[in-house]
Amino acid sequence: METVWFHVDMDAFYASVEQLDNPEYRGKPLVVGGLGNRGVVSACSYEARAFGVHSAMPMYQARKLCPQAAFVRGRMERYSQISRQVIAILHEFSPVVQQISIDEAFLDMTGTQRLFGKSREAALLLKKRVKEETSLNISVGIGSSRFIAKMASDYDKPDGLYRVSPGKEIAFVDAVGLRKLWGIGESTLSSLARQGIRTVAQLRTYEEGRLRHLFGEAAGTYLWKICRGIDPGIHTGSTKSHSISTEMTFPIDVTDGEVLSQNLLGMSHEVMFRAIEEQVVSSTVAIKLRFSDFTTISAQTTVATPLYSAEQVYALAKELLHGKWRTPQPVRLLGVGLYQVESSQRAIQQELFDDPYQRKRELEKTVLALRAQGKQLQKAALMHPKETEES
DNA sequence: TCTGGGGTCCTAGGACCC
DNA sequence: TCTGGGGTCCTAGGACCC
Repeated sequence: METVWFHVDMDAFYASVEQLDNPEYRGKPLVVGGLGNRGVVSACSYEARAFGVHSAMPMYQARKLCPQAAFVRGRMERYSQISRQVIAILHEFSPVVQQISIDEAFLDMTGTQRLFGKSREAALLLKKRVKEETSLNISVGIGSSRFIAKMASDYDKPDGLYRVSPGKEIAFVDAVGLRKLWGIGESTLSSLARQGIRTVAQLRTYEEGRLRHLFGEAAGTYLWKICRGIDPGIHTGSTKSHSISTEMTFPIDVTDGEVLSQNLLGMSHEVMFRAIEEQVVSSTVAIKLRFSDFTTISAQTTVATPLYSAEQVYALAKELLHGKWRTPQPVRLLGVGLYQVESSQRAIQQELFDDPYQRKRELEKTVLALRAQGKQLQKAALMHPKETEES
């Protein structure tokens, strides 16, 4: 049976939702992103793109290119809500729906012909359903693999529908071009250019062994496959998250250790709350620092038993910070994360129940429950970090 | 006026073990 | 006193994606 994958991508998602909810933005340049002086563009309307604005662009640059645009802060909860609505529609079309981000999903449409007709007809039906229900446009790519479908959805944006016929994969990747192949970024592009490789066809003249020698085992094989339209295995791994992290770029670089500690404490609570919510534990804590010259460093430590309390996370994070930072080095970004997280059900069973930190975790769970009811106990705790440390 | 935040995967080098 | 060669684990950093 012919394998058929759909890739569904919502067009200019955040900006489209804002235009939907706010009629005054419709048909006009709109930029969604961080509004501070250090923000970047998360999404922008097609009207703004006409001015050269694109996502990940620094906000000051977007303002310069398109001063007449409306600039708004993202409303993630609203976007998640619409995202769930769309994903629910996708489930009407296939039992295998693989969501890969807030605005993208793969559908295995293999063998659905009797239900929805040919793949193109099924895609039209899907686009119509989403439009009726949410008033939003999606682009659908159809191909024999996830890799091909993914690039096909991008090929005909916005409101696109593009199908790559089986057997036409090589011609398609040639048409897409090196720059837009999934997994090729700025850095790989210039490495390839240094070898004189500027087109997909040129890349295809290199043997796999040569590519592995030049770019490393994994990257070499990856390049060898994608220039032939062969799926390198994108999004085939487990969809479970392996880490929980948070980070913050300060509006102005921080040189005060007290301020860093305060933020570290808040972030330690945040990641631990999320771990509790997601019912996972971790024994590995990492911090991330970015200095004013944008150099970015990280440090991590793994302890023998899983971490059950935000205080433990904070204590470890603080030690890591002191190993990497000295007053008054200006810090631009600070981050904290838990890594190699695993299901807490299993981990707790392996642990001693008289661990003193278990009690703290129970307490934090209670705080979490209260916070869910709108009681901001966490804030009070953060205002008295010394007490928290000694308790 | 610079360059977000949340993730994943890969690699290189050192420690350690046999 | 003249130093092999795996394998694995850990850490730090880099590339990439949305």
